[in-house]
Amino acid sequence: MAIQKRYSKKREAIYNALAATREHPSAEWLYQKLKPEYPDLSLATVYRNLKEMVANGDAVIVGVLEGKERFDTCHHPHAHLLCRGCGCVVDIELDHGLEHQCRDTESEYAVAIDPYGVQFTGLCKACTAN
Amino acid sequence: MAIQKRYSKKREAIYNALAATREHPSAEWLYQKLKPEYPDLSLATVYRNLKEMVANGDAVIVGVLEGKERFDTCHHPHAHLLCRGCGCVVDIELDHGLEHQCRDTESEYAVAIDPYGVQFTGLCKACTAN
DNA sequence: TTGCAAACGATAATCGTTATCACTAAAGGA
DNA sequence: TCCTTTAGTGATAACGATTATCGTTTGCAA
Repeated sequence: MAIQKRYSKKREAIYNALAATREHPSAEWLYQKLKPEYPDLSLATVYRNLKEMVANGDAVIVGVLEGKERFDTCHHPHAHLLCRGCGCVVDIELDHGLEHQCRDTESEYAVAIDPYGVQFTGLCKACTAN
Repeated sequence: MAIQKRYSKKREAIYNALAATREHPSAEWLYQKLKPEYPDLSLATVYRNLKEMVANGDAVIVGVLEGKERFDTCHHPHAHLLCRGCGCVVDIELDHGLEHQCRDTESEYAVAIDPYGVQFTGLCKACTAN
């Protein structure tokens, strides 16, 4: 996490909770998760710190699902599949094929694709089976 | 456009306006666009019909930019680049490379990717140059 | 033409996110 | 250790995109 002007226990807890889960959670999810340990935590603090982390490059918004922004830490670049069936988010590795495809698209269209800027919408494994 | 229970001049106008532009517009954009010709048009009607078109498979939400859903008609499947610089949306063709990559990802992760479900976030040509 | 229900306009309600503001507390210096 | 400064916080109001409500209008079939 980028250096802040001052240390904050709650900011650290929010970041750690985000880093520890594979949920790609919403702000509300993190708030509910942290509430037991930090009873005086405010939802505003969660939103505030997530926004700051995104601005600092410590976190990204991986997409919007059911009207809610979903977050992830910036540990290593990868893509995401947003499941419109159950609302889950699946990590997709940027292997050689996908990485190469992004470079191709970038040069063909003269655009820049963000490290966490590849997103698929569809159905996850469980929802595809049903 | 899928068959509706009844004909509606405004529904047709909304669909045609969406089909005619490359803006990948928001509901508000379409409303402003159509207002001169349909002074009694309501924003609710635009939202209502767009929602219905998406449900019918006549339109898709290509992404959310600056908090606003952006729409496109389902003429032929392609991907999109959402520019976080200027808020524009660029069509990306599903050529052999990208199409093949999607099939690979689908089989590797046992997921399904929607025909209009490939989305990149980054910078458009103009914003990359700056 | 008449009757029914789809579609509409106006607007209130909803809900995720952001802004405000008074209070708390981290960090550096006296 | 004790101030002083101001970043960070909690509570909540405000905001804005979208949806729901409801009374009216209108397409369409009898």
